[in-house]
Amino acid sequence: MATGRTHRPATRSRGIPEATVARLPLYLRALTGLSERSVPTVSSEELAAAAGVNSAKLRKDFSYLGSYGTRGVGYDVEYLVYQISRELGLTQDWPVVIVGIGNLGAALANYGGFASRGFRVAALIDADPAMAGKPVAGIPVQHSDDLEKIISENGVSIGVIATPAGAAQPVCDRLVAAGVTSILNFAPTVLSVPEGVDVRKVDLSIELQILAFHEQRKAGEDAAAAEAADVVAPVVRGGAAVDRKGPDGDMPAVMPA
Amino acid sequence: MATGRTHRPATRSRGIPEATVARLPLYLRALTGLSERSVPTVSSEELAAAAGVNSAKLRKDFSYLGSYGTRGVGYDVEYLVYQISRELGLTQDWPVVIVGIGNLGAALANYGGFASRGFRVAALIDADPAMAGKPVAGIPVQHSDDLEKIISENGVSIGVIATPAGAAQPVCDRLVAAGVTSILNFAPTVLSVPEGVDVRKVDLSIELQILAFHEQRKAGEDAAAAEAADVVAPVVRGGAAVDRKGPDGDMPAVMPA
DNA sequence: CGATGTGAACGTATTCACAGCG
DNA sequence: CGCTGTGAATACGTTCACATCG
Repeated sequence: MATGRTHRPATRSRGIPEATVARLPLYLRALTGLSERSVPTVSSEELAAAAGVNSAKLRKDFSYLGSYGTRGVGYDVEYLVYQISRELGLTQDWPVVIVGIGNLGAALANYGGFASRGFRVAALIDADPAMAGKPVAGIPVQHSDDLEKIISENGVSIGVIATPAGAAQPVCDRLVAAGVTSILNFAPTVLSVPEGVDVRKVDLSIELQILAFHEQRKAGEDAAAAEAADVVAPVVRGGAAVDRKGPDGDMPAVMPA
Repeated sequence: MATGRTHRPATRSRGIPEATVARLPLYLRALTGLSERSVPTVSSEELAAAAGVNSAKLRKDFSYLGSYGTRGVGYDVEYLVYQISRELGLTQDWPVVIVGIGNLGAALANYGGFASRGFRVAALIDADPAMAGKPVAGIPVQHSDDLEKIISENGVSIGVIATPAGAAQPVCDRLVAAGVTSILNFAPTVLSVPEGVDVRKVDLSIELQILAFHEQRKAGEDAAAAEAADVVAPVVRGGAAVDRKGPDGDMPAVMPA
């Protein structure tokens, strides 16, 4: 960023922090729930609880968008829904293509929340000729030969990749070449894309592994039965605690995977 | 991150930063690829490229695990695979249950990467009696009446929720009561769980909304055709820039969602 | 009065740059 | 000499606490 010492908070800078952006959909969902129940206003405290964050964070997040609350009262639900929707770009409809209509792709196509909020499944694409023409979630699957044509004719800028890992990068390259600039990747691969293209990944096994890490740690700490004490915890797992390299756990010749 | 209302201090676990833990699976995947190709050693530079991070970050991450490299040479692939696997708790097999065998649940059950690395689908559970007994991915679906029994008999501590949003919290409560302490939630809801239970969420529509935000921004900046200059960018979208509340964009009576 | 909005303090994560070692 | 490992510097994110204003 500009190393600017913007003296005045006058014109609020562009640049909503990424962490805030990632929470806006959460707030929006909570607000939509309130809206459906015809709740007119919420306090930061209530809304924060509904979204699973703390209220200071929520207020700070909203402060980046502007002053949309009323002191002593709270936030107008409908107004906030609109402002956040607008900020997220959901006042327009984004056509999306899903590439790779296997189990997962089909599940995504059938996912309801898709069509509801600002997104529309413009096309389903698969490399298997046998799939072509078959309807999934009411939408006929098209063959990947026509990928470029489909992208450009529908003005698609967001693509979802649900192919096997091996196909993901080639598919990604074709999507990008055809004009897609945002990609949601469900394939377990690192995609490389040119500057200016956004990639987000959703990876089941990574999430599980992170859970396993904490799970393992819990099991280790259960032995100590320590609560509230965070200073001790000698970490008994295996042999020595995190030490220098060396023969603590001898390395088996055969890996589990 | 634990999404529950229990604000976990995180300072509790002396040791590896959360951000580092989240990247270990990435490194592990890259290393496994190298291992399969019988590559004996990698430099931080090469491995970082394969994992899609920069090398300084990777070295820092590894430094939390210990000194597993050789200066002037790099890292021994097999050795690192083992160390990371061990750190993530993948040297043991974690039995996992999937609750909610709809489109998504079935896709998850069929997901290969599941069984391969440290995880085993111990059971599939669904509330629909018609599903009971039907095999999905070779595993017979069991009725949710038996949830508690299934959890305890299989020693399950990790649960995957792939139910509709409305069912997620009740299912979560039952899982937790039965002994599950880590939950991967695919339902679009905030789950609240007691202290000590980890929840991670995977949410398609949130990811799409984040992409839409950036996509919208790109479209706005294309007009200015600005490159490298982040100082100017007056932001033309809508009417006035983020200002005080007021009638800038008038709020429509009907929301798109 | 009560809840927002926000500077300031604190904590975490990333990057830099180079000492240290094989 | 090259690459790892790491303190120091920087950037980013969260929390605190209270002035501010409807």
